[in-house]
Amino acid sequence: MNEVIRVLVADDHAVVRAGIVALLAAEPGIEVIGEAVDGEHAVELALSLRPDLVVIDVRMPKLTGDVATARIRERAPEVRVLVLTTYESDASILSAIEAGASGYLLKAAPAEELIAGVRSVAAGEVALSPTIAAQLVARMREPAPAALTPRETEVLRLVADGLSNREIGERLFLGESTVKTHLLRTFEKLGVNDRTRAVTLAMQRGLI
Amino acid sequence: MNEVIRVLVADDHAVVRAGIVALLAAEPGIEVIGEAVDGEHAVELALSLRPDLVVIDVRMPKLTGDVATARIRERAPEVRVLVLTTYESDASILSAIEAGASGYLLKAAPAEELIAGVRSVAAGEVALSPTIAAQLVARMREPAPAALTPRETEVLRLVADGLSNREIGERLFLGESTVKTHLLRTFEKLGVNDRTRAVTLAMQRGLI
DNA sequence: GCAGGAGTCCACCGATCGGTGGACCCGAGA
DNA sequence: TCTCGGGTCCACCGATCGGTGGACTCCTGC
Repeated sequence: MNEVIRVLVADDHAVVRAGIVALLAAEPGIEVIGEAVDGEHAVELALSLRPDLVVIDVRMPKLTGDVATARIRERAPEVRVLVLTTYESDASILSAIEAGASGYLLKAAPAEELIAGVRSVAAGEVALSPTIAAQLVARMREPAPAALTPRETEVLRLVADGLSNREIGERLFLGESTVKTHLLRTFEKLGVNDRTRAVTLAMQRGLI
Repeated sequence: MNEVIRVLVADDHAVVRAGIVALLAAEPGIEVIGEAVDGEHAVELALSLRPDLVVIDVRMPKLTGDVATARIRERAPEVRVLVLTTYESDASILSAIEAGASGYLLKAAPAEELIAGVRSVAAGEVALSPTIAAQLVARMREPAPAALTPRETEVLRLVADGLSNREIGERLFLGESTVKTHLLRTFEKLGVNDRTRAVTLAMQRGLI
């Protein structure tokens, strides 16, 4: 690898963007060729600049990191994507990887880890933060990944808003019994037995 | 103001720290004299280095930003504090300002705003992000700031964990009726009428 | 010294929820 | 073709919750 690694940095937070750029630009063999401030912008620049890799934040305006990743990989498969997240427990970890991300690091990671991650991904390898790798393995071991159906998610979101089963039924043009069925199934998937815990768990996992 | 502004940067995220440092160090008249990786470290360095101001993240290991702010202001009142947050709706905004912070900016703020904020605070002024300023005003207008008592917070946290009133009573050595009393008062303060909505609201406001 | 708020406790009732055990339709994939 | 899973619906029951209206202790502040 004697070529310079050309990197596009995408993050809506100015300070974070500056941080990634500062860390990467200081490294020999790494060059930051562009900065994007939201998801759409990231996709545009990725397609026009064709960097070796994009360092992208999961949570961004306009397009979330995982959707942006999918768009980039779809139209420019040779561009690799390294996703950054603030939270260890983010539902988008899985979806970003499914979307074709080659790495997933925590923002809390030390600078060396980020730089090593960039080099690994540019070299065609995969880069995962240890905690995220452990989480992936854990999810694989669990038989049920607790993926909620669209309807279940919809119902749970209304529960989070404090609506009763009857009110949810009215809102969704469903019978109260149907709402309860969805909810019961949701409880089962999440391994809880009351609506409140279901909501907090779903929020923590980024499900709603 | 012909002197150089001496700044201490405290953030547990390496990339964010690097970003703030990069943005500030590039400015004439601003010098970064130290970096802290957690709350305790920030207090230590603030006391030993005596910077003109500390740029500090709200959420940090060991000591949260507001507590660290209070400690610094207590033992070194001449050191000003500028707090950074990721979230607009953070309960710690108020407590940080009460603790003596001179400014409160969003990490999503453009670089110029951060730099202007640093200069303002160093000059003895106050720096607030527009959205945060608006939020403060809104809170002032509301008669009840919905501050929960320690007991109410404790009960609500257990509710969030999915415990029933009876279970919470057992856990806290209280009667079930007492738990209900606390909850009812909590509902009133938050303006809701069911436990689930109370929990989601409290989570959104950073109360639990 | 006394008001007021936090914390504790009680009884009681109607409403809602959790849980069970069904049933039917329909579309996708084996 | 037929199975399987998502989505819809129903009845029924006991458990729990929301809400009311009290009452008693502390402790802090005016």
